[in-house]
Amino acid sequence: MPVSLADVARAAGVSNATASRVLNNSDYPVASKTRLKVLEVAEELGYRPNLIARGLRTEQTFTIGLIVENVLSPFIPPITRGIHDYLSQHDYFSIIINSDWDPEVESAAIADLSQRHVDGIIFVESYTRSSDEVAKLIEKPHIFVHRLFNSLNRNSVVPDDLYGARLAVRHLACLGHRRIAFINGPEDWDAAVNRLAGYQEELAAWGIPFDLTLVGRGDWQVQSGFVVTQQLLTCRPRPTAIFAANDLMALGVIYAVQDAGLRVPEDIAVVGFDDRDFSGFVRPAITTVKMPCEEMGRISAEFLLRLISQEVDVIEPTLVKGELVVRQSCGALTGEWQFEPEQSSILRQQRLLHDDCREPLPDHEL
Amino acid sequence: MPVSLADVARAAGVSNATASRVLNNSDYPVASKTRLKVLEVAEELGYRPNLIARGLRTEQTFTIGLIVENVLSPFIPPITRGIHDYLSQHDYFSIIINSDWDPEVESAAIADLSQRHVDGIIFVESYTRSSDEVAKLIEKPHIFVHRLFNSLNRNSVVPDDLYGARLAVRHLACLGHRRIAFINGPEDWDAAVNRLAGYQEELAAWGIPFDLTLVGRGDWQVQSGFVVTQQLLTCRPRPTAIFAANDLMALGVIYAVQDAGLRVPEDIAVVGFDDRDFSGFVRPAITTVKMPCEEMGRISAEFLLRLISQEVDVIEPTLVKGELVVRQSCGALTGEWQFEPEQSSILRQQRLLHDDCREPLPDHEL
DNA sequence: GTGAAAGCGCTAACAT
DNA sequence: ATGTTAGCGCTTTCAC
Repeated sequence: MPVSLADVARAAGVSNATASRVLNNSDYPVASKTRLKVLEVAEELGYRPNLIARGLRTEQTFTIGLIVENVLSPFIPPITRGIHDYLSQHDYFSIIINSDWDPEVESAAIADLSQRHVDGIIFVESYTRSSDEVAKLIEKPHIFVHRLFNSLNRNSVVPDDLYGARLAVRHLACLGHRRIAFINGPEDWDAAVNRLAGYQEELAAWGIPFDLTLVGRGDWQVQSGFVVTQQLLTCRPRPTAIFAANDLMALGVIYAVQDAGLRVPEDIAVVGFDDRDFSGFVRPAITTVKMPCEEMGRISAEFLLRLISQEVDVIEPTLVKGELVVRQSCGALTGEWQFEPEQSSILRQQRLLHDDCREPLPDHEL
Repeated sequence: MPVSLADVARAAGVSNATASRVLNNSDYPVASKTRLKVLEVAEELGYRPNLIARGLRTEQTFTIGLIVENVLSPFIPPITRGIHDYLSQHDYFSIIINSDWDPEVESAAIADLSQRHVDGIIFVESYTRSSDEVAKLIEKPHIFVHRLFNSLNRNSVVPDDLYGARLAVRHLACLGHRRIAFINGPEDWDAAVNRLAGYQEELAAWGIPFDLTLVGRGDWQVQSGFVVTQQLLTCRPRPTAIFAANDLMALGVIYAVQDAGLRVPEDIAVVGFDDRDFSGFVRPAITTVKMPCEEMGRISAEFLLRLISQEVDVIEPTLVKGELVVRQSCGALTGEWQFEPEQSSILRQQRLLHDDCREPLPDHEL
């Protein structure tokens, strides 16, 4: 049987109000003697406020809703992890619901969360409709994180794909490559649009002419990277490097190159995007641009709490930068390869073959 | 501004009590005419009960807590997905907390969840201490799912590792292998103990003598599979098949075999365990025993709700069977390989080289 | 078959 | 500086 505020008040010989004031650190004046007494009694009795009751009274539940596309999707766990880390520091908890791309489910989720009086909602990768449409369904504070289409709306946090693509291309250019092919994702994805832009911008910065025959399009899956690469390898002069817009396709690239009797990275350098878990232990391990999932999560949680506290009432679209993770497939490393333990960020001991270049990508800050 | 029960009652010209009875489908007698009226008005006003208020009154929040080791761990998302799927069908929601192997955090999480008056708790892969110790901290219904050590306690749901290992060995035996090596995980893990037992039992069922020199021990990581395999390859006669206790080590096995100038599966057949996402698109794709995560999740959620409704007051330890996923590394398939799209369970078109054997493993049902 | 009223545990406005 | 009291929205006895 849990001990209530009334129990504490009685045991301390004060009124509920006083006990409440003390235990909430209210700035309301309370004699330090009574304050101490209450604190002592509360401690002794092991008092823990009933958050349900408090929530009913204050209309604040310290709970937020997370509507995610599907927890099984690769970026969802790290994003939610970032969110949780921030929330737990602020005594907030979250309820997760999978929407499975279904607008009906999403609407129902919003209604359910409202019924539970969450203080706000974060939409993770959900994009069954425009954010304006979604916004109409909610009166509560909300944030969109890693929205996959039409992402540059207010209250949204997304990866800086343009910057990431520049990082990848820059790395290859630093290594001396001048014929750098690009395998992009489907054109309706924001990620594909922005990564292409980054590819082009960085090429331009190095004075490398843009060559359409070096650009292919896949569907994010391994097989598409494989197929497109077979095509690319027929180009003359042959590309010396291939940048794939995600790691899955980069793996397909590697397979196609190997099947053609060529080696990665010696004959063709490969760089991917995302930094998926497998990228560290396939052969060769994939050099890639890390998707800053945890950071996006943290940032969006931070923004949401700001919205909730009404410190601000709208968040400008926010781009989060990922960083380059250098492994084997680009050819920048020498030395014996250590398998990466899962989920560790231990840096490898290999030496970079080139001093990390400080060429292009300079003007571009965000 | 949300519409309350009182609003509905007033608009329908009845008392709060009557409205409540109707809207809760209480078996309390209400004239069907008034019932209809209330329902109609509620619909029209878009009434949605305030779950916080209801929770305060009924002491039931329809929320359960999920204390997970870390959402970034590979099995956690599918387990939570299974839990969510079951819960959402029963109008339950869940709050997730990462314990990060820290008993202090776990204790705090239990306290926090209690403060929020969750109806029950599921511990996912958390094993910072004995379940008896944990049980002492909670007065609420709780279930342990995929507990990694000392798992066979009451109220726990775990994979049937012994069965899974038998499946793997059986498959190799069916393919004609008689020198089957085994790379196990660290001996303090339940999974390692049970998989070894399964390996031995199935070997015995086929009349294959147990040979200690064919058993190695890794630490679940790729590199350990690699190193142990180098050792194993020096055995004479050489093993013709290697069963690794997880897919990560199986990958290390494949690399070591390839580095020795041998081929998988032609020279050495390999079977892993877990069915991790990468297993379908590394080369060769890994034949493995699927860890039944989603099913374990569903089952544990089902059990928890049963505990909550007091339909039962204790759950016997429950083993969940995984199934064999046949891919390339075992040599049972012929034909062109299709890369597996992520997260699809589409079956491949290859033909099995052998009719699926119905030899040993017959008596063993659970 | 229906309504009045109490009360879950808490906070906050209003006394004193 | 402290206490009294009302009430958040709901369910549930109890009375009619």
